[in-house]
Amino acid sequence: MLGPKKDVSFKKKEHLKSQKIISSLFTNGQSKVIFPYRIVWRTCELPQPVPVQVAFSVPTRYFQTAVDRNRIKRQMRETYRAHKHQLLDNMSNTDQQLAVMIVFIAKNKRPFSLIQSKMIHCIRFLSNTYTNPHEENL
RNA sequence: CGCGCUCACUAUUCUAUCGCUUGCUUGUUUAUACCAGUAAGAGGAAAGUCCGGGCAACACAGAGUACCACACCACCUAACGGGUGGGAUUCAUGUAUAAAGCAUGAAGCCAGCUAGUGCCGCAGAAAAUAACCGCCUCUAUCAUUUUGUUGAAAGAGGUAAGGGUGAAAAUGUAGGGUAAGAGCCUACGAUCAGUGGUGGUAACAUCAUUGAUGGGUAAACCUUGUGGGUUGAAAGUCCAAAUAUAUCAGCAUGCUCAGACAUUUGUCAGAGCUAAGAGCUACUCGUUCGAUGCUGAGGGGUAGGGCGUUUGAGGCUUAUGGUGACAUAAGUUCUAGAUAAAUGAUAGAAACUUAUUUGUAAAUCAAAUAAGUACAGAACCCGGCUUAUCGGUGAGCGCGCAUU
RNA sequence: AGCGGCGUAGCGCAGGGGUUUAGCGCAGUUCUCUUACAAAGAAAAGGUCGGUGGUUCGAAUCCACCCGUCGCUA
Repeated sequence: MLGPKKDVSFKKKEHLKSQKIISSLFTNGQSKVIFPYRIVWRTCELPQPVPVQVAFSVPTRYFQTAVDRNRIKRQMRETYRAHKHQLLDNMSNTDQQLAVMIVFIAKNKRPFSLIQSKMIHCIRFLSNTYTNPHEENL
C-alpha cells in the first residue's frame, strides 16, 4: 500500500452507540470466538454514513476495577484503529453497513502483543467473510 | 545519626510516532459537516454510598399520634450523626504512696434504671422490698442436777455480725451499744440528693451544711428532650422522526328523486340535499349523540436530541481577630464536561527506592546488574466521615546511641 | 445513580426474644447385617457462626465499620 494514506483515525461517529442496534446484535447477530475475543456482528442500517461501527466491551465479572477495564478497552481501540483500513476498504466496495461488537473474554490481563496480533486476526476474518461472496457474484 | 508516633503537603519526569474529547478562530458550505490552526483536558481519595446541604418535582390550614435519627457543655458551620476547645469517666505509661493522688497520652451513642415494665444461666441459703444454716429470747415438755443450772427435741418470735458461691451479696473501718444483733449511736470515709457560698458563659470543680443509703442492665422494651413532608438528575424541563391515534375540516360511501339493465334482492350512470336519522320533551325551540374510508391540519408522546451541566457556601495570596475549628477585609484567578462513556497507545531515556556484586582501610562515596515506581477513573454540585495506598518532603513529640 | 436482603460443617437450612455441650437433613468415614453390593441400623469425626473493633459478667445473637454475594428501581 503505497499510494493513498492509511486512515488511522477513530472518531466518534465510528463508535457503535445505539442501544437498539446493540441489543439486536446479541439477539440476531452472528458470533465467533477468536481467543481472547468474542466477535458479534451483523449487517444493518447505521445512523451515520460510515461503513463500519464498532464497540468494545470488557466484562465487570473478571475485572472489578474500572481502571483495568478502561486500559484493556483503550488497547483494543488502539489496535483496531491502527489496522482497520483493510476492513474499511472491503466494506466500502459493498453497499452494506456493518455493526460489530468485540468482547474481551479472557479472565486475566494479557500482553499488548497478544492483543494486537489477535485483533489483526479478527479484522482479517471479518473482511474475508464480506468480500468473498461479493466477488463470486461478480 | 537511627527508630517510632501524630499532623500537613505531594502523588515520578521528558522525548518521538500515531490518535481521542471539548471550546475558540479562519476557510469551504444554505445548513449539518469537513479541513487547518490554537487552547484546555481525572483524584486525594474521583471509591464505599455512611451522614448533611444546595437544586428540582410533587404534597401541604393547624395540631397530635405512629415511624426514623440524635443525646456532657460551649463554640464553628449553609447544615450535619462532622469539626474545634473544655469538663467528667475509664484505660495505659511514668512518678509517688499506707491508700488516695500528680503528669502525659488514648478511647467511647458520657440524657434517664430515684417514672414504669422486663431480664440476670450455672453456682449459691438467697439474684431483689433475702431468714436455709447459724446466733439470741420466750413458751410448755422430757432428761439431768451441787436447786444455780445444763442438755435434747418442738413451737412462737427477734436478728443481715458469720457461712467453700458468683461478674455482682445489700455503705467500709474502728469504737459504743445489745438477749443476740443492726447507721441503732459516734468518729473518719464512700455514694446519692437538696440548699447556700466561691471560681467558671456552661458542663463542672471546690467548700460548708442538711438529709438519705435494697445491685446491675436502656448498644432491653421504654421515658424525656431536640430534629425530620416525600422522592431523587434515570429529578425535572424543551424540541421531536417512524408507527398508531384523541380531536377538527373537506370529500366520498349516505338520504331523496326519476331513468336504463335485470326473475326480486341488485348493478350502472345523472340531478338535488348537507345533512338525514336517533335520544331528552306532551309539542316547539333548544341541546346531545351520530358508522366507514381517503386527504389535510393537529394534541399528547416513543426512538433520538437540547437544556439542567459546571462561576461555586469556588480556588490562591496577604493582613487582621480568635487557644482553635473558623471568620472578616483586600487583591488575584476561571481551571474537565464525557454519555457503550474522551483525558490515551507504543517505543526510548532520565529520576527515585530496594537488593546483589565490584572498587576503596571503611562508609551514608562511586560503578555495574536486576527488580519495583502504589491505590485507583469524574458522570448534577458542594461539606464531612469511612476504607484503599509503592513512596517522597516538611514540622512537632518520644525513645536509643555517639560527641561536646 | 439510588435502594434492599443474605453470609452458620463439603452442600442445603434451623437457632437470633443474651449465658446451659451451636443443632437438623443429605454427603463423606468406621462398624454391624450380606457370598458381595444396595437399602437399613449404630458410632464417631467435621464449625474460631464472613472479618475487625466495641457494649456486657458473658456475643453466632446487640452496635459500628469493612469484605463477599444476591436482588430491585429502566
